[in-house]
Amino acid sequence: MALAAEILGDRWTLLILREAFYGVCRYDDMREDLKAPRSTLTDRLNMLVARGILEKQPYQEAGDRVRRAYVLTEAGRGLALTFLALAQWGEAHVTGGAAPVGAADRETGAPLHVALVDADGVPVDLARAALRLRG
Amino acid sequence: MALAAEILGDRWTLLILREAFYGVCRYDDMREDLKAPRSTLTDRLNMLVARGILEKQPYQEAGDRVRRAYVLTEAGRGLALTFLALAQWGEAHVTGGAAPVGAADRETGAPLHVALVDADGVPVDLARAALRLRG
DNA sequence: TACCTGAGTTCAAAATTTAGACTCAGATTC
DNA sequence: GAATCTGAGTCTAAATTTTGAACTCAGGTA
Repeated sequence: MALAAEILGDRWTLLILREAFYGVCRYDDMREDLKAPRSTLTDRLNMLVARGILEKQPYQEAGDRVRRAYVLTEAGRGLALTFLALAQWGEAHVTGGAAPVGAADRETGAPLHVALVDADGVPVDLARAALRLRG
Repeated sequence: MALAAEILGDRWTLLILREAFYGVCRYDDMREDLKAPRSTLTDRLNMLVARGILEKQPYQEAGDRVRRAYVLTEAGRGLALTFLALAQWGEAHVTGGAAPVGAADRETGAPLHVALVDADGVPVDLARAALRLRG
Protein backbone atom coordinates (compact mmCIF):
# COMPACT_ATOMS: atom_id res chain seq x y z
CA MET A 1 0.00 0.00 0.00
CA ALA A 2 2.66 2.50 0.96
CA LEU A 3 4.47 2.19 -2.34
CA ALA A 4 1.26 2.06 -4.30
CA ALA A 5 0.24 5.28 -2.58
CA GLU A 6 3.52 6.85 -3.55
CA ILE A 7 2.94 5.99 -7.19
CA LEU A 8 -0.73 6.91 -7.44
CA GLY A 9 -0.77 9.71 -4.91
CA ASP A 10 -0.61 12.48 -7.44
CA ARG A 11 -3.30 14.31 -9.31
CA TRP A 12 -1.65 14.14 -12.72
CA THR A 13 -0.60 10.52 -12.40
CA LEU A 14 -4.17 9.49 -11.75
CA LEU A 15 -5.46 11.51 -14.68
CA ILE A 16 -2.71 10.27 -17.00
CA LEU A 17 -3.61 6.69 -16.20
CA ARG A 18 -7.25 7.40 -16.82
CA GLU A 19 -6.26 8.68 -20.26
CA ALA A 20 -4.19 5.55 -20.82
CA PHE A 21 -7.16 3.34 -19.93
CA TYR A 22 -9.28 5.36 -22.25
CA GLY A 23 -6.81 4.64 -25.05
CA VAL A 24 -5.13 8.03 -25.32
CA CYS A 25 -1.44 7.30 -25.61
CA ARG A 26 0.27 10.25 -27.27
CA TYR A 27 2.04 12.99 -25.38
CA ASP A 28 0.33 15.83 -27.16
CA ASP A 29 -3.11 14.28 -26.96
CA MET A 30 -2.75 13.90 -23.23
CA ARG A 31 -1.47 17.40 -22.89
CA GLU A 32 -4.45 18.66 -24.81
CA ASP A 33 -6.98 16.61 -22.82
CA LEU A 34 -5.53 17.28 -19.40
CA LYS A 35 -4.15 20.76 -19.93
CA ALA A 36 -1.16 19.62 -17.96
CA PRO A 37 2.08 21.59 -18.13
CA ARG A 38 4.63 19.99 -20.42
CA SER A 39 7.33 19.53 -17.84
CA THR A 40 5.01 17.89 -15.33
CA LEU A 41 3.54 15.61 -17.97
CA THR A 42 7.00 14.56 -19.15
CA ASP A 43 8.05 13.95 -15.58
CA ARG A 44 5.03 11.80 -14.71
CA LEU A 45 5.20 9.79 -17.91
CA ASN A 46 8.85 9.01 -17.24
CA MET A 47 8.02 8.00 -13.71
CA LEU A 48 5.27 5.67 -14.89
CA VAL A 49 7.62 4.13 -17.46
CA ALA A 50 10.33 3.71 -14.83
CA ARG A 51 7.81 2.00 -12.56
CA GLY A 52 6.80 -0.38 -15.31
CA ILE A 53 3.21 0.84 -15.52
CA LEU A 54 3.48 2.37 -18.96
CA GLU A 55 5.88 1.59 -21.76
CA LYS A 56 7.01 3.81 -24.56
CA GLN A 57 6.50 2.15 -27.92
CA PRO A 58 7.57 3.61 -31.23
CA TYR A 59 4.84 3.38 -33.83
CA GLN A 60 4.24 4.68 -37.29
CA GLU A 61 1.07 5.71 -38.99
CA ALA A 62 0.95 5.27 -42.74
CA GLY A 63 2.80 8.07 -44.50
CA ASP A 64 3.86 9.67 -41.26
CA ARG A 65 7.05 9.70 -39.30
CA VAL A 66 7.76 7.38 -36.37
CA ARG A 67 6.27 8.56 -33.11
CA ARG A 68 6.15 7.32 -29.54
CA ALA A 69 3.09 5.98 -27.79
CA TYR A 70 2.67 5.40 -24.08
CA VAL A 71 0.76 2.17 -23.53
CA LEU A 72 -0.18 0.29 -20.39
CA THR A 73 1.96 -2.68 -19.47
CA GLU A 74 0.54 -5.82 -17.93
CA ALA A 75 1.09 -4.25 -14.50
CA GLY A 76 -0.60 -1.07 -15.65
CA ARG A 77 -3.63 -2.94 -16.91
CA GLY A 78 -3.81 -4.53 -13.50
CA LEU A 79 -4.88 -1.18 -12.14
CA ALA A 80 -8.18 -1.46 -13.99
CA LEU A 81 -9.99 -2.84 -10.96
CA THR A 82 -8.72 0.01 -8.81
CA PHE A 83 -9.88 2.58 -11.33
CA LEU A 84 -13.25 0.95 -11.75
CA ALA A 85 -13.72 0.83 -7.99
CA LEU A 86 -12.78 4.49 -7.77
CA ALA A 87 -15.10 5.46 -10.61
CA GLN A 88 -17.88 3.47 -8.99
CA TRP A 89 -17.30 5.29 -5.71
CA GLY A 90 -17.20 8.67 -7.39
CA GLU A 91 -20.46 7.90 -9.10
CA ALA A 92 -22.12 6.85 -5.87
CA HIS A 93 -20.73 9.45 -3.47
CA VAL A 94 -19.30 12.42 -5.28
CA THR A 95 -20.89 13.20 -8.60
CA GLY A 96 -24.16 11.91 -7.21
CA GLY A 97 -25.59 10.43 -10.37
CA ALA A 98 -25.08 7.82 -12.99
CA ALA A 99 -22.06 9.18 -14.79
CA PRO A 100 -21.08 7.64 -18.12
CA VAL A 101 -18.49 5.55 -16.34
CA GLY A 102 -18.21 1.84 -15.79
CA ALA A 103 -17.39 -1.42 -17.43
CA ALA A 104 -19.28 -3.70 -19.73
CA ASP A 105 -18.74 -7.16 -21.08
CA ARG A 106 -16.85 -6.78 -24.32
CA GLU A 107 -19.07 -9.34 -26.04
CA THR A 108 -22.51 -9.19 -24.51
CA GLY A 109 -22.43 -5.55 -23.46
CA ALA A 110 -23.80 -6.46 -20.05
CA PRO A 111 -22.81 -3.96 -17.37
CA LEU A 112 -20.16 -5.08 -14.90
CA HIS A 113 -19.10 -3.79 -11.54
CA VAL A 114 -16.49 -4.30 -8.85
CA ALA A 115 -17.37 -6.31 -5.78
CA LEU A 116 -15.87 -8.19 -2.89
CA VAL A 117 -15.91 -11.96 -3.37
CA ASP A 118 -14.70 -14.95 -1.41
CA ALA A 119 -12.27 -17.58 -2.66
CA ASP A 120 -15.04 -19.33 -4.60
CA GLY A 121 -16.09 -16.15 -6.35
CA VAL A 122 -19.25 -15.70 -4.30
CA PRO A 123 -19.96 -12.01 -3.58
CA VAL A 124 -19.74 -10.91 0.04
CA ASP A 125 -21.20 -7.77 1.54
CA LEU A 126 -18.63 -5.07 2.28
CA ALA A 127 -19.91 -4.73 5.85
CA ARG A 128 -18.90 -8.32 6.53
CA ALA A 129 -15.28 -7.65 5.66
CA ALA A 130 -12.48 -6.91 8.08
CA LEU A 131 -9.80 -4.88 6.35
CA ARG A 132 -6.10 -5.26 6.78
CA LEU A 133 -4.36 -2.55 4.78
CA ARG A 134 -1.11 -2.31 6.67
CA GLY A 135 2.11 -3.49 5.09
CA MET B 1 -13.53 10.20 -11.98
CA ALA B 2 -12.13 13.67 -12.38
CA LEU B 3 -13.39 14.83 -9.02
CA ALA B 4 -12.45 11.58 -7.35
CA ALA B 5 -8.95 12.04 -8.74
CA GLU B 6 -8.84 15.52 -7.31
CA ILE B 7 -9.70 14.22 -3.86
CA LEU B 8 -7.49 11.15 -3.81
CA GLY B 9 -4.68 12.46 -5.98
CA ASP B 10 -2.42 13.32 -3.12
CA ARG B 11 0.14 11.29 -1.27
CA TRP B 12 -0.92 12.32 2.22
CA THR B 13 -4.61 11.98 1.55
CA LEU B 14 -4.16 8.40 0.48
CA LEU B 15 -2.05 7.59 3.51
CA ILE B 16 -4.42 9.37 5.89
CA LEU B 17 -7.31 7.33 4.58
CA ARG B 18 -5.33 4.16 4.96
CA GLU B 19 -4.81 5.12 8.60
CA ALA B 20 -8.51 5.78 8.96
CA PHE B 21 -9.37 2.36 7.56
CA TYR B 22 -6.88 0.87 9.91
CA GLY B 23 -8.69 2.52 12.79
CA VAL B 24 -6.24 5.28 13.63
CA CYS B 25 -8.33 8.37 14.13
CA ARG B 26 -6.39 10.84 16.29
CA TYR B 27 -4.38 13.71 14.90
CA ASP B 28 -1.25 12.95 16.86
CA ASP B 29 -1.36 9.23 16.17
CA MET B 30 -1.57 9.89 12.46
CA ARG B 31 1.22 12.40 12.67
CA GLU B 32 3.35 9.86 14.46
CA ASP B 33 2.59 7.03 12.02
CA LEU B 34 2.92 9.06 8.85
CA LYS B 35 5.57 11.53 9.92
CA ALA B 36 3.55 14.14 8.08
CA PRO B 37 4.13 17.82 8.81
CA ARG B 38 1.49 19.25 11.09
CA SER B 39 0.27 21.92 8.73
CA THR B 40 -0.15 19.51 5.85
CA LEU B 41 -1.92 16.98 8.03
CA THR B 42 -4.30 19.63 9.37
CA ASP B 43 -4.97 20.82 5.86
CA ARG B 44 -5.74 17.37 4.47
CA LEU B 45 -7.92 16.38 7.40
CA ASN B 46 -9.96 19.54 6.97
CA MET B 47 -10.29 18.85 3.26
CA LEU B 48 -11.51 15.32 3.91
CA VAL B 49 -14.02 16.59 6.46
CA ALA B 50 -15.21 19.27 4.05
CA ARG B 51 -15.66 16.60 1.37
CA GLY B 52 -17.69 14.46 3.71
CA ILE B 53 -15.24 11.57 3.77
CA LEU B 54 -14.20 11.94 7.38
CA GLU B 55 -16.04 13.51 10.26
CA LYS B 56 -14.66 15.01 13.40
CA GLN B 57 -16.24 13.55 16.49
CA PRO B 58 -15.54 14.66 20.01
CA TYR B 59 -14.95 11.76 22.35
CA GLN B 60 -13.79 11.29 25.88
CA GLU B 61 -11.79 8.53 27.44
CA ALA B 62 -12.43 7.80 31.10
CA GLY B 63 -10.68 10.33 33.32
CA ASP B 64 -9.31 12.25 30.37
CA ARG B 65 -10.31 15.48 28.70
CA VAL B 66 -12.51 15.61 25.58
CA ARG B 67 -10.62 15.05 22.35
CA ARG B 68 -11.46 14.90 18.68
CA ALA B 69 -11.42 11.79 16.53
CA TYR B 70 -11.52 11.67 12.75
CA VAL B 71 -13.72 8.80 11.65
CA LEU B 72 -14.86 7.63 8.23
CA THR B 73 -18.34 8.63 7.16
CA GLU B 74 -20.57 6.37 5.11
CA ALA B 75 -19.05 7.86 1.95
CA GLY B 76 -15.58 7.33 3.34
CA ARG B 77 -16.25 3.69 4.11
CA GLY B 78 -17.39 3.36 0.52
CA LEU B 79 -13.77 3.77 -0.51
CA ALA B 80 -12.94 0.40 1.00
CA LEU B 81 -13.28 -1.41 -2.32
CA THR B 82 -10.95 1.07 -3.98
CA PHE B 83 -8.36 0.64 -1.27
CA LEU B 84 -8.62 -3.11 -1.34
CA ALA B 85 -8.24 -3.12 -5.10
CA LEU B 86 -5.20 -0.87 -4.79
CA ALA B 87 -3.67 -3.01 -2.05
CA GLN B 88 -4.31 -6.11 -4.14
CA TRP B 89 -2.58 -4.50 -7.10
CA GLY B 90 0.37 -3.38 -5.01
CA GLU B 91 0.75 -6.87 -3.69
CA ALA B 92 0.67 -8.40 -7.15
CA HIS B 93 2.74 -5.86 -9.09
CA VAL B 94 4.79 -3.66 -6.82
CA THR B 95 5.86 -5.25 -3.59
CA GLY B 96 6.05 -8.56 -5.41
CA GLY B 97 4.97 -10.79 -2.58
CA ALA B 98 2.16 -11.62 -0.22
CA ALA B 99 2.13 -8.52 1.96
CA PRO B 100 0.05 -8.58 5.14
CA VAL B 101 -2.74 -6.78 3.33
CA GLY B 102 -6.20 -7.85 2.36
CA ALA B 103 -9.66 -8.50 3.64
CA ALA B 104 -11.23 -11.38 5.45
CA ASP B 105 -14.74 -12.34 6.40
CA ARG B 106 -15.38 -10.86 9.80
CA GLU B 107 -17.03 -14.05 11.00
CA THR B 108 -15.46 -16.98 9.21
CA GLY B 109 -12.05 -15.41 8.65
CA ALA B 110 -12.07 -16.61 5.05
CA PRO B 111 -9.93 -14.44 2.78
CA LEU B 112 -11.77 -12.11 0.44
CA HIS B 113 -10.71 -10.22 -2.65
CA VAL B 114 -11.96 -7.68 -5.14
CA ALA B 115 -13.22 -8.86 -8.49
CA LEU B 116 -15.29 -7.80 -11.46
CA VAL B 117 -18.76 -9.30 -11.47
CA ASP B 118 -21.83 -9.05 -13.68
CA ALA B 119 -25.27 -7.97 -12.56
CA ASP B 120 -25.97 -11.43 -11.11
CA GLY B 121 -22.78 -11.41 -9.07
CA VAL B 122 -21.00 -13.88 -11.30
CA PRO B 123 -17.27 -13.08 -11.61
CA VAL B 124 -16.04 -12.01 -15.03
CA ASP B 125 -12.47 -12.03 -16.25
CA LEU B 126 -10.91 -8.58 -16.44
CA ALA B 127 -9.81 -9.19 -20.02
CA ARG B 128 -13.46 -9.49 -21.07
CA ALA B 129 -14.29 -6.03 -19.83
CA ALA B 130 -14.48 -2.87 -21.88
CA LEU B 131 -13.78 0.12 -19.70
CA ARG B 132 -15.51 3.44 -19.87
CA LEU B 133 -13.84 5.79 -17.42
CA ARG B 134 -14.68 9.09 -19.03
CA GLY B 135 -17.14 11.43 -17.37
C1' DT C 1 1.18 28.47 40.52
C1' DA C 2 3.80 25.97 37.32
C1' DC C 3 3.66 22.38 34.10
C1' DC C 4 2.01 19.00 30.64
C1' DT C 5 -0.62 17.55 26.40
C1' DG C 6 -3.43 17.38 22.34
C1' DA C 7 -4.38 19.91 18.55
C1' DG C 8 -3.49 23.10 16.19
C1' DT C 9 -1.28 28.06 13.87
C1' DT C 10 2.56 30.83 12.08
C1' DC C 11 6.56 31.62 9.52
C1' DA C 12 10.65 31.40 6.68
C1' DA C 13 13.21 28.22 3.80
C1' DA C 14 13.13 24.47 0.45
C1' DA C 15 10.92 21.95 -3.08
C1' DT C 16 7.59 21.51 -6.68
C1' DT C 17 4.61 23.17 -10.26
C1' DT C 18 3.38 26.29 -13.76
C1' DA C 19 3.26 28.94 -18.23
C1' DG C 20 5.65 30.15 -21.78
C1' DA C 21 9.65 30.40 -24.73
C1' DC C 22 13.08 27.75 -26.78
C1' DT C 23 15.23 23.35 -29.07
C1' DC C 24 15.87 19.67 -32.17
C1' DA C 25 15.29 15.99 -35.55
C1' DG C 26 12.56 14.04 -39.32
C1' DA C 27 9.23 15.14 -43.04
C1' DT C 28 7.21 18.19 -46.38
C1' DT C 29 6.84 22.03 -49.26
C1' DC C 30 8.53 25.36 -52.42
C1' DG D 1 18.30 22.49 -50.84
C1' DA D 2 16.20 26.29 -48.04
C1' DA D 3 12.36 27.22 -45.42
C1' DT D 4 8.68 25.32 -42.79
C1' DC D 5 6.00 22.32 -39.90
C1' DT D 6 5.32 18.91 -36.01
C1' DG D 7 5.78 15.95 -32.19
C1' DA D 8 8.08 15.68 -28.17
C1' DG D 9 10.47 17.42 -25.46
C1' DT D 10 14.01 21.06 -22.38
C1' DC D 11 14.84 25.51 -19.95
C1' DT D 12 13.70 29.24 -17.07
C1' DA D 13 11.80 32.42 -13.92
C1' DA D 14 7.72 33.18 -11.19
C1' DA D 15 3.96 31.33 -8.39
C1' DT D 16 2.47 27.86 -5.34
C1' DT D 17 2.91 24.20 -2.05
C1' DT D 18 5.31 21.68 1.38
C1' DT D 19 8.30 21.31 5.14
C1' DG D 20 10.22 21.67 9.91
C1' DA D 21 10.56 24.17 13.77
C1' DA D 22 8.83 27.23 16.93
C1' DC D 23 4.88 29.21 18.99
C1' DT D 24 -0.12 29.24 20.91
C1' DC D 25 -3.94 28.03 23.59
C1' DA D 26 -7.25 25.55 26.46
C1' DG D 27 -8.09 21.88 29.91
C1' DG D 28 -6.38 19.17 33.25
C1' DT D 29 -2.51 17.77 36.84
C1' DA D 30 1.17 18.01 40.34
